[in-house]
Amino acid sequence: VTKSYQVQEFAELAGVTVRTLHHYDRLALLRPRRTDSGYRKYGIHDLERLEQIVALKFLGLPLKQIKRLLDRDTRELCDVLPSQRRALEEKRQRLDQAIGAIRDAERLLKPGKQADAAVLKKIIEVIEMQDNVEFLNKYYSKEAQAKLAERRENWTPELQEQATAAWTELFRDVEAALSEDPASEKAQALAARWRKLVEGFTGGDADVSAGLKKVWADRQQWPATLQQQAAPFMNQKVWEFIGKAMACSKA
Amino acid sequence: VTKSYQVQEFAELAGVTVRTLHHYDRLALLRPRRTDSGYRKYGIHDLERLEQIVALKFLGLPLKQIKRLLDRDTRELCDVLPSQRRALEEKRQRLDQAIGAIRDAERLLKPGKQADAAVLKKIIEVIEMQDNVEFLNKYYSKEAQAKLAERRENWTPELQEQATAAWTELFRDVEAALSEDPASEKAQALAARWRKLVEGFTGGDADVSAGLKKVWADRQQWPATLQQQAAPFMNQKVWEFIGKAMACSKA
DNA sequence: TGAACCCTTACGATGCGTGAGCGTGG
DNA sequence: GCCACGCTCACGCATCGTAAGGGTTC
Repeated sequence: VTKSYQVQEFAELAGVTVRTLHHYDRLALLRPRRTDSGYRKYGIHDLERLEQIVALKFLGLPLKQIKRLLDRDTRELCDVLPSQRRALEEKRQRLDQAIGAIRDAERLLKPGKQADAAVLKKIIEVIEMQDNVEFLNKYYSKEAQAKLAERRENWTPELQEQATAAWTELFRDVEAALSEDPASEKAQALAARWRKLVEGFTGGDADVSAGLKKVWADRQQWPATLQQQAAPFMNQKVWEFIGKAMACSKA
Repeated sequence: VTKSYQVQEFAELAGVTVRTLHHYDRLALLRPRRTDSGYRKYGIHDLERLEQIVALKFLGLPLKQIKRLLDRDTRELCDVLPSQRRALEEKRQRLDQAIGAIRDAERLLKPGKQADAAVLKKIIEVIEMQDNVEFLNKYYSKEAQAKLAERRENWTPELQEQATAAWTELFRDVEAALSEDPASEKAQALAARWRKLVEGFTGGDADVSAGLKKVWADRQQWPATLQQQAAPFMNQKVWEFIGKAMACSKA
């Protein structure tokens, strides 16, 4: 005596809405039998199939594909799983980024209570920063990426500000000394300061250092926003001068 | 001289499609000025606003809400952020579950190459298992949850099968001994086996043990699928008998 | 005769993609 | 007159939620 259920009953049993069952019926995804008067009659086979549908939906597959899988080839499922997993993992990454951006924004907002506009700017900054990080990661080895990520963990806005200030100052000083001899004591002092700042970023790590060189070599290919941010440090002459000074101190 | 852009130009500049700009225009989300002939003319202010829109969209906010935020109260943003973050975190959890389910299914499939139907059953099992884990977690303290999670890390289908088999056997033996004296040697031996199996689950941990008691006490409230799975172990008499035997051995 | 279900039809919401058909001149 | 762009409809997609209007009877 295979019991049969009416829609509502069946819906509760399976944990879906009646509307959903109507929908699946129309899509020919789950077609129950009918009574003479047209009422839907669901049986245990229907329950099994519905469970499969729900499971596949949980994995993020669209109903169309679920229909194909269940109607034709269940074997195809094995092929679908890996790509679906990758898709979900990508989604997860984007979600993580968004969550991270909100976290940072919240953190930056608690102390100051600076109203409206600043918040948005902060959020935009954070997102751009994430984009940049992701872009620049291409240049680093796995090890270097890991080290940089760890470093960012305890990286505060204050530290960032300090670093930017130090570089800005150094750049100004170098620009003022462009006419000096790269071998001079003054130039060597500047080169020393430069080395120190670079080391502050690399942490003396060879992997990071190698990546950084690649990053810089390919600076023409950076995205617009990054180039814009880096614009103050793009003075070609400064880089040449420091290059020469570094060469001298090595010799 | 505030330069102005045509749609396509502006779209490329901002990294969105022309269609998107049309869309935002119609929603009154971003309305550029127009030339006499009706062409859209975007300026830098529009670029700023568009960046804000894109940023908020990245956070998962719907366009309607973005419009409200940008048109009326940017301050409201501070209120929105926390709830949005929570929403995203929930989404992430569901994603993680789906990813986990696929992983498990893939793992269980590689060796056997059992075709079609079995895969689906496996996936359903895995998902139900996850649901159960999530449900049961309510009963455990944070510490116990952590310990159980760690335990599950290296929990294989084989181990699971062994455990189920051991419990099934023990249950059968107890049922066969229901007429014995709970204080008898035979009963005490059964109680000892029982304690050992329980310990195999709790790992001798007090937190886990406490949670397990709560789980069992509330067994009437378990979801249907879990009750179904646990049905073979629901024989009231067995539990009473073991309870008495345990009491004897304590005394 | 009424409560409680069931049925079908159809618009709504989300964020654009993708033409179709037609005007502008950047 | 031709090419590159621009403009405005308007349908499509995915998955149901939510009535509206009207039969059936576990």
